[in-house]
Amino acid sequence: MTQTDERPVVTVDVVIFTLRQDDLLVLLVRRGQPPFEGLWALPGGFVHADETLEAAALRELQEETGVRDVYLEQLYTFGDPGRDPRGRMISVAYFALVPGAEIELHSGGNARDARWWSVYALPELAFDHGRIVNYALTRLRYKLEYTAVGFQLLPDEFTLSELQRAYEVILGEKLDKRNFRSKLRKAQVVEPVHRYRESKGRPAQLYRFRPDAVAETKARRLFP
Amino acid sequence: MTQTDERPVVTVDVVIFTLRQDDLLVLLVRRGQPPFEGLWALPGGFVHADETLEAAALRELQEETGVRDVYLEQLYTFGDPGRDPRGRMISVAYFALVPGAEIELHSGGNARDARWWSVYALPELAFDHGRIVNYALTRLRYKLEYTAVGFQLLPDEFTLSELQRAYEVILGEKLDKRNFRSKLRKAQVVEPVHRYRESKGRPAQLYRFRPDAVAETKARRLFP
DNA sequence: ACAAAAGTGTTGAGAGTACACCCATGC
DNA sequence: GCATGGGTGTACTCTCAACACTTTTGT
Repeated sequence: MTQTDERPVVTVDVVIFTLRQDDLLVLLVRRGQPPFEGLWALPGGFVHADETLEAAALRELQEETGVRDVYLEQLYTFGDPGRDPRGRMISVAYFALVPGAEIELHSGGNARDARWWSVYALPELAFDHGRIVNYALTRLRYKLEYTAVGFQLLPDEFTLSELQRAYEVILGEKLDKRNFRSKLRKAQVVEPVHRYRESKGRPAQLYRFRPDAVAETKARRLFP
Repeated sequence: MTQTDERPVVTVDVVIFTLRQDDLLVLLVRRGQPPFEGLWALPGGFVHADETLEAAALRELQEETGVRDVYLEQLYTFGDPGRDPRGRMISVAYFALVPGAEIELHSGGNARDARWWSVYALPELAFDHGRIVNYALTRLRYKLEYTAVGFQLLPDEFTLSELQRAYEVILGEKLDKRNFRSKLRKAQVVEPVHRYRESKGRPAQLYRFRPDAVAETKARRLFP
């Protein structure tokens, strides 16, 4: 009940993932002021007095991308002293998955740049944001293994090849087409919609995610 | 860069688990002041200006139990406005696992009560601490399934029956002895130490955790 | 001898993994 | 007719889950 004056500043930072052209992208904004002026950083800002942490993260997300109704999950809270040279800053990090459709970026009130970067070719990041992005990527890959969270990165309708490519891009490895499809069938997480996507070659059946599908797989237990 | 005056207060709260007599226990302290005077709450307190969040959690843990070198993991950050009637409070929750040995509790400077409670028979808790304990229990059960974290709750040497009972208490279900042991053998996470525990019936071989053992099992992927 | 807890294997079912060819369309 | 991507099944291995009796000690 002491130290009324040593209150740290609390912010939210959001790692926003999307897919585009067989690549996994993260949204970064270029800082217009010191410290780290000119470097790229995660979108984020202060938590308002009357909003929940999640609401603050959603607000940041919407200010940058305009999207609503996206997958958003609290990631971790970073609060080492010295992570911001201006003073004690505690950042509650979230990660968000937005569908791969073309999102037009809102450049924000203070006219800063915002653009997508491949997670596999990031620039130098301000603060400890590089560490935050790495942690978010680890968590995304991990969740992908036992939940159906990957669908959050795809549009409402998609082909099985698109879905498989999404998984391959995120996991960074090749998957077998027949095994992928047979597992999908068994899990009953997608259903065909009676339309086709035409491109080169044979047209592909379009599918959608079944919202009533069980979204979690049990982990294999270390002990029975 | 505005609202210098609206800074929330940041605290850490620690859910400290231990095992005793075939029960899973949580450490709670009785509040001596309003709000929620007389109710039980998680041990916790302010984050000092120069310490990391984890250091603050370790400090609280040590003040209450005297233990060091325990398993500690950040759980989640709770920050809804209104979770504390005194004002905006943001709590970074941690959970800790301490071995089941007899820990003598330090009653703390302000002479408040501290005692262990069964997670299966908790009293009414102050603030949103009931929710935090539930979340910690979910996480503990979950981690138990794919890591070797359960050993953190046992003394250095233990019998296989004790280990199995620990798992049963935490998971809230019976396990098959032969399957449990054969999976342990395959995972190579324990090794016998050449001593026995004598009690009623046949003496039991004592084991210890192998520190070089791989502590994680892969989750079964939803997709191949 | 008996009570109490420790210790020990096998079998059937389901899931994971590796692997190669035909199909429908546009040009 | 050929290039392009879409679509399909089988065999082997490994893990999971169910299940009951013998061993060692103290009294």
